Amino acid sequence: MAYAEVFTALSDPTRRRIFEALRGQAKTVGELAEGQPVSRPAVSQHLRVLESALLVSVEPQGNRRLYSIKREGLDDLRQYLESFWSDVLLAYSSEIAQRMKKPGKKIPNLRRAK
Amino acid sequence: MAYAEVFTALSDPTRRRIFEALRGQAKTVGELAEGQPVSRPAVSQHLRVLESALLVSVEPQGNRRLYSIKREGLDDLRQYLESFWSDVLLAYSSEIAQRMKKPGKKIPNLRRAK
DNA sequence: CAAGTCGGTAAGCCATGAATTACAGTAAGC
DNA sequence: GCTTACTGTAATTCATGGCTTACCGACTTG
Repeated sequence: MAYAEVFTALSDPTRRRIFEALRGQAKTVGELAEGQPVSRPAVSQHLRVLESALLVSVEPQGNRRLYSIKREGLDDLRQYLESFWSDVLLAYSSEIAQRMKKPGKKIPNLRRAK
Repeated sequence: MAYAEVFTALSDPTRRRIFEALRGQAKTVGELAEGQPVSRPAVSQHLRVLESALLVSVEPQGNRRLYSIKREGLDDLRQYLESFWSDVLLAYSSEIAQRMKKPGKKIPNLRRAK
């Protein structure tokens, strides 16, 4: 269920930029805000979201706070993707098998509910 | 850049449910709407977003339209994740090396801007 | 061909959330 | 100790987007 928060967190462009700015190295809030077109408080709020999605972690260093990538959130997403992927492949191959049996099938109306 | 649209598409809970409903088999719009707490037009709108993110594809069959998972969108996301992942691991190991050199570093003020 | 099925589009409403400004608190510098 | 640097929180504004109802076109069925 954790991957849901990851999708939410990375759906925002600004948040993605902040996240990618941490890709190579840890940074402070000020450093992050400098590279962004939004105000520093905005960056702070985005960092809160990223943190709760387990995508970043903080380490207070004196006056400032050093943010860095946390692998946990991304890993949750990776796992989700893997399982989904294998399911899709499975469904795909079984559908192929189906089509082998009945090639030209007509489609009657659904007439649902009863 | 395609992964951005994937994040946007899968950030909505309803859209995730629709997407996962297709995980095992292809379905028509009516079938999809039946399993959802929202109206059928809402499902239609979500399908449009999923389609433009290359996550699903349509195949008209007579009266109705059969939606199924498209592997392209997910694959873009997978690739993005892989590259990000390796970058993070790299940065992590190089940071370790740094800390070996200067263990207890003090932090002076930034005094940014020129 | 008339009635019913299926699904996309338009218009409008409303909640969510991204941004800004203002404020407060803590650590560092002199 | 007083000022400056650094960052989080609160309050507010405003745009985005998700949902509904209404409508319309296309195909199917009898």
